[in-house]
Amino acid sequence: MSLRHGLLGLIAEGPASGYDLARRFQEVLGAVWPAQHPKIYAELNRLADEGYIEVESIGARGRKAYRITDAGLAEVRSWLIETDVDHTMRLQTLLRSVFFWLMPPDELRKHLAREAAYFSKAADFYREIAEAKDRGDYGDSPPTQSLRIAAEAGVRLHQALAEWAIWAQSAPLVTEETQGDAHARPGVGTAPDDGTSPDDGTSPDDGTERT
Amino acid sequence: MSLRHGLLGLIAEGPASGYDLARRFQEVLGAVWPAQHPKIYAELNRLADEGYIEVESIGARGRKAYRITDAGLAEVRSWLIETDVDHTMRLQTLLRSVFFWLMPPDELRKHLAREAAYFSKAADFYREIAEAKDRGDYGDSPPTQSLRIAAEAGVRLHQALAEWAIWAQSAPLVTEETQGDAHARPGVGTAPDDGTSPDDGTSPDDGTERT
DNA sequence: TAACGACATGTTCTAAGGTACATGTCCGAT
DNA sequence: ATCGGACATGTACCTTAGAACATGTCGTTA
Repeated sequence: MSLRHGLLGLIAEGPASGYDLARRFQEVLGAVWPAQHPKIYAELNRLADEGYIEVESIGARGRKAYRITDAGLAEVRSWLIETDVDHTMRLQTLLRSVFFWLMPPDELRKHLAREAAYFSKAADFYREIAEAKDRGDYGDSPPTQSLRIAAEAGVRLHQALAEWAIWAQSAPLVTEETQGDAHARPGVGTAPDDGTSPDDGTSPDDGTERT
Repeated sequence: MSLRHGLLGLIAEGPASGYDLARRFQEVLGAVWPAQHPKIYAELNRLADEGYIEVESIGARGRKAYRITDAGLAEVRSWLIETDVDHTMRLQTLLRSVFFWLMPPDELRKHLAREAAYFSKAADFYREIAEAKDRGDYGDSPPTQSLRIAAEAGVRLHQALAEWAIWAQSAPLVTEETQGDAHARPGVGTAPDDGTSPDDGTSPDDGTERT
């Protein structure tokens, strides 16, 4: 559960209300860690109960601005420094790619073209943010510098996926003209498992896994 | 919910039991879509109730092998072809990078070094799988060809992240010698939100989102 | 002044994910 | 012969995620 630490991290930048945080969470973490406002309000109350944040002020319309406490700051820091990184990549794009063989080649071609377009556009988007930050449009406070680094990851990841989607378009699975119909009624009566593990997530395990 | 479709996709390769699927899910989808056996057995029963799969045989030790039905095949295909891709990237690595400014430079340096090592190793791992498949070690059935494409994504993504982690090590946030202490007690009394959205996930929205 | 949209905070319900617990079988090695 | 480990399937419970519902305020503009 990283919503908790995501919130603490954002509040560490300065006092904020649940409403602020919901907006900002969506803005800066939406692509990487979705959270909707009911969860945020609930978590804020829990964090306040535990003393990691405290109400700084109550404004108009019942606005409650929270401030991080020393305990809260220690908590995010310990999460960042002490706990292991969970390297699981929850990417539906990749999940789907495992089943590309179930798609007719022409559908697959269209799919990959759409994916390539999406990822290129996203890469451009992050590139612009990165450039804006390099120009100093957002100042150069530590949080901005962090965001610059995060944006760079956004650029590189989306760029990689865009290039992958383009590369994949020349794979046999895509090139084949709706062949004899190898994929019309697959796997019936046939044993699966082609021997060893194919794609994998367990093996590059260096002990640094899961929070 | 893609567990359902992940299972259907795997069963489409040929009959399999819950135990087989749990193992295989971990092997081929573990890094991209974690699922543990209780969820798998539950989902299999649901899928059987709905007629997407059926028991093919009951073997030793109560082993139930499932086979995909035509309805099941139609269901995976419609998921693959009809439904929008959810492009959310749940990457804890990225989430953490937004809060790098909260880490002391030397810890951050160590962290990035570990991350770089992990991602390089993972990239190598996928590279080996890709090469094995190119050599034909697993034959060239359509499912194997899909896995080849998935492995390519694994290589490119992990490679990109490895390079990113190395790049990040030369960022000011990391280079700075534990400076005056700008990050000792951050964001107190200061307004957050530096203006516009920084890193973002909403904007490259082309309508192709969320399943 | 009335209406609308952005601000603001919640509850409730359902589904999905994850851990722990529980049970039993078959096979090979000691 | 018995013991351990891989095979095999589940239940129970708790936490997290997500969608829908519910309510009210403040400021601007028509």
